Amino acid sequence: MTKRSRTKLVDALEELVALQTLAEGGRASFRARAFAQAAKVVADDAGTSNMSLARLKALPGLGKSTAEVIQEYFRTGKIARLEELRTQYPRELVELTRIPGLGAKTVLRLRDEAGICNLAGLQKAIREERVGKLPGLGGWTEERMRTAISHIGAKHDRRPIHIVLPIAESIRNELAHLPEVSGAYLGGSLRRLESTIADVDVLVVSEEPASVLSFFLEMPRVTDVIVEGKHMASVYVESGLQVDLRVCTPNEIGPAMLHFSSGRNHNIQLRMHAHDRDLSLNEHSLHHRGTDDVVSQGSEEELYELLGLPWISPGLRQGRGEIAAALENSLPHLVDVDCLQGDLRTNYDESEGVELVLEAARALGYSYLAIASSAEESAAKKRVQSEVGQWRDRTSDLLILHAGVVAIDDQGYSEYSEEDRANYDFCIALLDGHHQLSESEQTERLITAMEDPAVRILAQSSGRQIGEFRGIEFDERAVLEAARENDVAIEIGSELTRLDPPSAFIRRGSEAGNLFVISSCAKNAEELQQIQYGIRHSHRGWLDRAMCINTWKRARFEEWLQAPYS
DNA sequence: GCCGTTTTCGGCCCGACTGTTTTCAGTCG
Repeated sequence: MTKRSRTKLVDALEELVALQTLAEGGRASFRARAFAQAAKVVADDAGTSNMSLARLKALPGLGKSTAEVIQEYFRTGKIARLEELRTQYPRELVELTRIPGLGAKTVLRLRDEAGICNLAGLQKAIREERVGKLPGLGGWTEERMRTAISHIGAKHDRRPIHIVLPIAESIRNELAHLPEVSGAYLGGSLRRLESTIADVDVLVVSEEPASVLSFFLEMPRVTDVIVEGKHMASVYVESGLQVDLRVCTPNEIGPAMLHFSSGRNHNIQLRMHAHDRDLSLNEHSLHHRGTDDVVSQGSEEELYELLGLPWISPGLRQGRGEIAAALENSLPHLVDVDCLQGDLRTNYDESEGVELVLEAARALGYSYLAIASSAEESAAKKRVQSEVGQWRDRTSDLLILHAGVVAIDDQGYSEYSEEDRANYDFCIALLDGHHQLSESEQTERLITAMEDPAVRILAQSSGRQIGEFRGIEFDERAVLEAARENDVAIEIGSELTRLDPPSAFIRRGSEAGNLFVISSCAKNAEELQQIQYGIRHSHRGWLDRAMCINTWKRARFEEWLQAPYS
């Protein structure tokens, strides 16, 4: 089943959420929530298209009904329940719920009391000042409504992380430098390092919220104010990106970071878990249920500990089984920057020279480092080879290697000479282009690439570019199996434009016992730091450090590198 | 609709902000 149809299924499930909410008159619908969860599971996991009913039901958040809906879609291309609801609620009416601030209840009232069933009708009613006359809607002034309509879809639009992160960092920085601010942090999906971001959450520690909020609202980049309270405000900045700011006291920052960094389902499950212990958790404190007796306003670590859990990395906080795993002590031992022993895909800026990269590697505590060159660029290749040769002889604390990056063709082969092969310490097969191939052709192509004995790492295995290209389709199970058979490690790249492979693939590989490597993909000394993104991305894939080859000590890594391919 | 080492039935996180509500409903995250 193709990725295209998977995307369509996600769209269908999300439409089902909106329709189900309308059908239940806008009441908090547990059914709608279940469909929303199913949409997330399908969006995250390419494997859902060819899973049996039993395997689908076993996924956290999917049950009998949603599993059957997914199977029905993949079998027939349709969902009967969806077709049925569509006849009751036309698409144009559902579209109105995409206006920020307009929910199911209000949309139904507009239809029933003012005969408004689409955007044009709503705009006409606003012009004729009919909306404000409806009881309870008086405050929806023409101006407010117009602003909301101009941001239609902002509730659901997601932008690539590499576009959002610099904007968010810049806002965070400005706030951090205010004298009345003692700390400023990014939370939300940015802290979880999701590949696409719907809105930015900034948390600031200050005893003077009014002053901080007024500075925030006056920032030149702010185009519209959505809400403005005593301790929080939401605004739109350039290109319609929504930014939420919350100001909390030093006491509240722990619970607030926990709340605003975790996915919705993690929060729900964590709070239900607190209930079992007669405790209640919110963004201000952990307290005894039904009272104001505060148990803790400490750090995230302390809050988890008081709930009988280890600290859970934000990347894991998605409500995908992490709390159950924490309770049975089976969470992966995640990678952190301190446990990395080397970086296996780096490069250097010709004007800076190799030395700066070696310095950066030492500063990170590495004991091995591979500098890569592309087999197709012969000048660069010769230059790297000569530099690596010189430095290798003079350096004993750092093992310096020359990695050959070989782009694979549509069949999975790469052209490089026998001389190259002898000069490289190992090869990294890099997937690039040839997006038009079928799923089975891509699968064959990847497997062929890994069968080359010189290839020890597979990089950019999906070829995705976030926001641009979704990635190729291939049989994940077959590719992971071939990687294990050929003793090839799968690279987790750190470039924010790619974050390749997607986390669901990493998790499947982790469960299957595959080896991975986290690489910075640095083009100069400074970019060695960006490996932090690869590390955080690996958390989303539940990667255990034992399966990440560049956490291995130098001797063990060398042994793996020299292991004859059999 | 999902879920369960107290439960296969009866629960289901919790709070901020907005509007015009004099005590609460709707929306959002």
